[in-house]
Amino acid sequence: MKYHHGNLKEELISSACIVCEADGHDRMSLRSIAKEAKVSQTAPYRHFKTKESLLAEVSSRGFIELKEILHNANTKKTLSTRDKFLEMGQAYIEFGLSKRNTYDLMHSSVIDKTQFPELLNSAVGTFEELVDVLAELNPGISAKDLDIKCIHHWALVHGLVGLLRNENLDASEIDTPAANAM
Amino acid sequence: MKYHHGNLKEELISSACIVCEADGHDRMSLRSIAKEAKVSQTAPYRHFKTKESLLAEVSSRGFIELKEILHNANTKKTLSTRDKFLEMGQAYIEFGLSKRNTYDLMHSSVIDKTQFPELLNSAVGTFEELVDVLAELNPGISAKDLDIKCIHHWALVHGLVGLLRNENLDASEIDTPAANAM
DNA sequence: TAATCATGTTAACAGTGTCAACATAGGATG
DNA sequence: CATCCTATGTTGACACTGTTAACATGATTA
Repeated sequence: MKYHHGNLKEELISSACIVCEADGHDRMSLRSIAKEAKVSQTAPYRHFKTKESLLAEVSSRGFIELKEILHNANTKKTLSTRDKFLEMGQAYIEFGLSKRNTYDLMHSSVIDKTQFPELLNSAVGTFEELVDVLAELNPGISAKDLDIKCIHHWALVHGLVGLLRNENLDASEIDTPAANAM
Repeated sequence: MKYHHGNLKEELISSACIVCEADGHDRMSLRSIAKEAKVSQTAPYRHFKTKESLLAEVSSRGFIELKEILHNANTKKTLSTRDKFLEMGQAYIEFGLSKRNTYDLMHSSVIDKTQFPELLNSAVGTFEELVDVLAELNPGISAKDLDIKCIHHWALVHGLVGLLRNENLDASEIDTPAANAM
């Protein structure tokens, strides 16, 4: 049994990702994930200044994963630009429904994004995936109007995720109108 | 000094509303608001089964207040239906920006709305305020398409609130495009 | 080899939600 | 009016939390 773990930071993060998605970020304790890593309850403080900063890391990884998912949808070669865009919307919603607790953390107010530049970066990066398609779909649009359009569509899928959870709607029911709103 | 408070439940709720908006729901402790009411730390348990259920009450009042605000915007007699609708959007955004922490609680995942029917009712009631205008604005629309439209617009303002906080955008900048998206 | 420094541990603190056991008072019932 | 019941309060305790300070260990480097 060696005194130094060797890879503790990474293990804590990935463990936190799992626990967070399983139990929800508000039920996750630093101590429990320290125990899971077979390490004392204060060991995490060598790698994270506070619990919030570990959660920020988890959130950041969520955004990175979501960005990849969106990017994959946006690079399906056989599809038209418009269909790629719709695919992205679908992918976003699927992420919001399947990675529910992580998604909640990403949109939670417990983490002040302005205090975690890396997290802010990941979030912005994800958003830019959307900017890219919409720019392609609306050639010649002004930067400002493009921003508005992005906000509009991002807000829409975000709203859909929220409602698809609570009401027992079928995602396919609202596919078409959502597309038409474009 | 009388043993029984007389109006504790109500005082706890309104105190919780204030503390929640001032500090954020995650920094609010049952004990502190009990102390503020000059009552022992376990007294709240005579009125609320759990802390979550007190927060549910706070959230519920938030929705009720928001509903009233929207309703006021929707009953400005001098305005056209369309202008009333725009006024509602503006009012929603103002609420989201000014009652920031309460707004966050209302959209937080720490409260499971399905476990608090009263809260669910308030939330649905608020949403229906939006349904009403949009129905008036789109005569003959099918119930389903109306639902979609509502989700769409609700999601939009919700998204705007989120972005107006983080970026230093001016709300007036996005007024017009938002209106055009209708 | 010796010193430094990142990374672990243990012990402790103040704070949390919550429960069980007990106290009180005010209204209902005889 | 006297008595009991019940709603509402209190005290004390438990297990848990995030976090800090003080100390231990072992790898890197001078």
